[in-house]
Amino acid sequence: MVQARSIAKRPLVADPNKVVFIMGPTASGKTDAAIQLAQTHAIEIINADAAQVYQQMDIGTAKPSSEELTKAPHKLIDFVDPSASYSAAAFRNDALEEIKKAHSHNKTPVLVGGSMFYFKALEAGLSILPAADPLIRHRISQKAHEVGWAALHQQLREIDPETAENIGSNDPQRIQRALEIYEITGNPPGDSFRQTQLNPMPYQAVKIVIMPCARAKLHQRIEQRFLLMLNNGLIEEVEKLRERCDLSLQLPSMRTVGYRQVWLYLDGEINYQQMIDQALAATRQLAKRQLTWLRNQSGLVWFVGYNGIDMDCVQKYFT
RNA sequence: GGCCAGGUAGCUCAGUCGGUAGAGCAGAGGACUGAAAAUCCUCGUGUCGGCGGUUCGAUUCCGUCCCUGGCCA
Repeated sequence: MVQARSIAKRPLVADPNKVVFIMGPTASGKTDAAIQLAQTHAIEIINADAAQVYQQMDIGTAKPSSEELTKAPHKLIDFVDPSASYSAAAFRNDALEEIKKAHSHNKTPVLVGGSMFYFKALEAGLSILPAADPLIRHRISQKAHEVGWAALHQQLREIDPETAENIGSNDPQRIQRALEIYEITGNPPGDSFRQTQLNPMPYQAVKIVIMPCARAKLHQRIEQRFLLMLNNGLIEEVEKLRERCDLSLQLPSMRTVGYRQVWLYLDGEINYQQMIDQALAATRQLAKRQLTWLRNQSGLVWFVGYNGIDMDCVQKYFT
């Protein structure tokens, strides 16, 4: 046992111009790694996971336990009602604020999570675009219901051929978003992309990626973890959410991996075994998409291992 | 033991009036500008259960054997 480190916590990276990203696919052990780091270093953990922002969704999002949160407090966790929807842009703003606060307290901000789009929005920035408008989205969805998304894609093609070219004719979310921007600004969405500069964060990112050596190992961890979630009362958690009566599968919160499948099970759409199989498949697919993002990252450090992150290796890297 | 229905891709199945086969799911790769744990795109050679027979040619027809269901003894 090494005792020296616990005498005085020091910043993970002693540099106010830097932030640390701990990234990795779901179930790779990011949370454990962050909590472990917090024991020996003066860091501020900031959640970068799109599902863990929601309240009343603890088991299925694999939030740290309340004991762990006491030991290692997290920012931007457990603060959005599941009936609301959060966004990458909101995350960017919130995270920038938390980063500033952490630096002012002489702590190193450590962003931990698996939402790669959130990391990208924070690091590279977003164009200046109008926020989502539920009314407009509703109207566009209605229209799509009548004429089909392909017709709306064609409409977009007439407004903004370039943007339409980059969106599949069968991609409802992006077609809707593009038309939404057009309705609000009155201009082709492409104009906004071209006319506004991206606003990257004013810090250098030190990236740590956690990934088990073999994909099969990750799949194994995913299965173990989901079965544990069921044991820990995931079904009951979803039942409570359903009792509120103001939630539905249309909401981003209820479409998250695990919750969606349990919801379908409680609806009687699928049986128990199907629920498990589908939840596991959805989780594996999520991990695969996360890995696609991670492969495209540059200048980062991989810490692979059968037991998740190799803490000695991390500590060595930063000292 | 008898009768019936099946045995085709990792799984569930479709199909070939005889010219060696294709969907869904799973899986893999990719995209990603306010839903991102979301949304979308691309990728399908497998002794068509085994062995014989008929045929120029059999996964397809015939025989036989094996296996799995169901019914009857």
